[in-house]
Amino acid sequence: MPKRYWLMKTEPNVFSFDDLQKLPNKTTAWDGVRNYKARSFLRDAMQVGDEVLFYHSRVEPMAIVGTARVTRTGYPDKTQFDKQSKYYDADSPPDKPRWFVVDVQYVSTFKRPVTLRELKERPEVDGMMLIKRGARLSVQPVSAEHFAFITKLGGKA
DNA sequence: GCCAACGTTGGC
DNA sequence: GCCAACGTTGGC
Repeated sequence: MPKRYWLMKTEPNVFSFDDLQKLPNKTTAWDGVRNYKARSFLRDAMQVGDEVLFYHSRVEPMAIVGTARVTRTGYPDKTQFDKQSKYYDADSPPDKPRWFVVDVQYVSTFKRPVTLRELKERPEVDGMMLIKRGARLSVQPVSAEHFAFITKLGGKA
């Protein structure tokens, strides 16, 4: 299977790219996704080695700040069964979980963040899901071309 | 299965 | 903080 590329959104107030780097192995389970389209990507499509653009939303400036990679394919999101968690889902059957995670590991920080504002002015990324109005998916596919262009803009080492 | 009401996301 | 977009829910 050819490598795929993704973009994952996070609010840095909740979980930031810095937070990811501070974790053991710089790796986390990408939990809390509660959207069926995103769930299907996590469960069915993402493969070990796939590369991820890491995007900070709802912050000034909104920007892609670096890259990560998938290190474990989809498995059930344990927060859906944790009554203390804000992601608890009483309707998710334990024998047939509704929500999934993948593990994501830090790869590299861009020399400069690539802002949403800037991307909107770049014809090279026309059609990219992130820059469409109402592009709310927190896990979205990215074309190899867009991935290459954005990492180049960011000055990835 | 339709669709209005409602809730959430996330850019502005 | 506002509100457009859009996903989900639930009455019929």
